[in-house]
Amino acid sequence: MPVPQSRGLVSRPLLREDAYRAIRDAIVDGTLAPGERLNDTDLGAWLGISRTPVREALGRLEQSGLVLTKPGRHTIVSPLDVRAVRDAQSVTSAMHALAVREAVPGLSAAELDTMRAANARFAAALRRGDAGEALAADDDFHAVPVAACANQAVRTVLEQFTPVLRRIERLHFSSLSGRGSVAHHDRIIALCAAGDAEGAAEASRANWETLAPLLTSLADGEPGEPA
Amino acid sequence: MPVPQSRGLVSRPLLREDAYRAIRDAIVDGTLAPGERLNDTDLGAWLGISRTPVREALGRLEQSGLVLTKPGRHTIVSPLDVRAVRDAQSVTSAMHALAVREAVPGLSAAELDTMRAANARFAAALRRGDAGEALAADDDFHAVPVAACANQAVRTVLEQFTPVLRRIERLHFSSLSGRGSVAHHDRIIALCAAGDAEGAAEASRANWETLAPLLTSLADGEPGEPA
DNA sequence: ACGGGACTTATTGTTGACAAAATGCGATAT
DNA sequence: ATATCGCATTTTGTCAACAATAAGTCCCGT
Repeated sequence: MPVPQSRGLVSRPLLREDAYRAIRDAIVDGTLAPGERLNDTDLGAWLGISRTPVREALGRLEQSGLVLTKPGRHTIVSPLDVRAVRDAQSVTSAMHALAVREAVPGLSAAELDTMRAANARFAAALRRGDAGEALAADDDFHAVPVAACANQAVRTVLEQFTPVLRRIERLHFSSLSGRGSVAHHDRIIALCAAGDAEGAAEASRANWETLAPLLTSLADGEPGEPA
Repeated sequence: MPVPQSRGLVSRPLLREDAYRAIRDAIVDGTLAPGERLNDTDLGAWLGISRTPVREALGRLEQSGLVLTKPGRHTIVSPLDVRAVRDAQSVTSAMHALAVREAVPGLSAAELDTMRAANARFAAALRRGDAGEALAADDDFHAVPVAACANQAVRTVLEQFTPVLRRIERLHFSSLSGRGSVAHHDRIIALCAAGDAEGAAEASRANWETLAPLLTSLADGEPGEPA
């Protein structure tokens, strides 16, 4: 009898992990608005768990900069802060560049094909105007070098700061305007295939830097707290 | 009457913060050896606190890669792993490069002088063969751009992964062999003073990459667990 | 002697309760 | 009416107990 060995790959269901994902996603998609107060007890009640795993999740989110805690006073969703987003964007760009640089030497043909396929889906989604699918395809594209470089530290840092960028994208741009031109992705693929690690890394960094103009528009349009 | 406003700058003494620092330092200086088992209760007894703040500290240390937890089974100090150290080193180099690149445009004369002074102390310590003081001066040197760039994400990431490198340095090299030539520091200062952000960033990255040879020697000499 | 299985033990994950502190409100005195 | 003092409430930080699970051990049967 095939006993369901569901614990083979994923170790064990941890409430704190579920809490982290749930709260993070709620912040990213705006369910929990910037500046909104976060109450341990309320969050626990919402998720049907106790305060402890909630607090551990909030701790991780604070390291990401998505949550701000004044000890003994209150916990809030971080207000939209241009500086913080720009910081996260710098770090994220650097990590993607690093991932590409380290991945190129060992990049297989299959992985290159995965990138090409993702970019094709990306292009198709853009033509259709399907923002959600485009974002997903873009994610898949950039996930290839990150997975291929097998650098755990890079993965950790990206896991930490990517949600900060996602929140901005989703709150301020239902369509991804300047970000991620298909041609740019093609160039990254070509440089990877050619084995030019430095060139590919720089191209990837430049690709992620295209978020920058969005930030300036954010800075003009919404100066953090409309005091 | 001058009421002691000791809480003006530092918010409030958090046990989890003390626990984090204590356990982190114990791992870095070898008091807690690689592979050693970490028991919540024991650590709490050692620090005179309960398990809760200890567990929060261990959570942060796990994100750094200094601690490894198998959920429901045990928690150990991460064994010496060349790959993990190399990963942390890549990320750290990239972060220092980023810090320098972003700091250069706004770098004041006073800050440049601080770097020069730190490098002078560094050189003097090296001549005396004072490894501890040299390491401290090296830290002070590199801390200037990190503080100047005011990038919170960079700070967070460095705070996370620098201890991984420190542990290797302290466990395997009482003297800092190849790392940190005074001349290299001088070159970084010169490029910063000249306003060459890109050049300074690359020089800083190269400086931190000098850790690489130490890792290969580690790979040869001690293959993780001497089974 | 060897293998298998149940039991004990030890450790982690989670829960609910306790403690301390800061905020907000209201009463009071001026 | 306003400012100040005091109290109640709320929220976070910490603690101690409970639950669940995995490892180690001992006993028993073959």
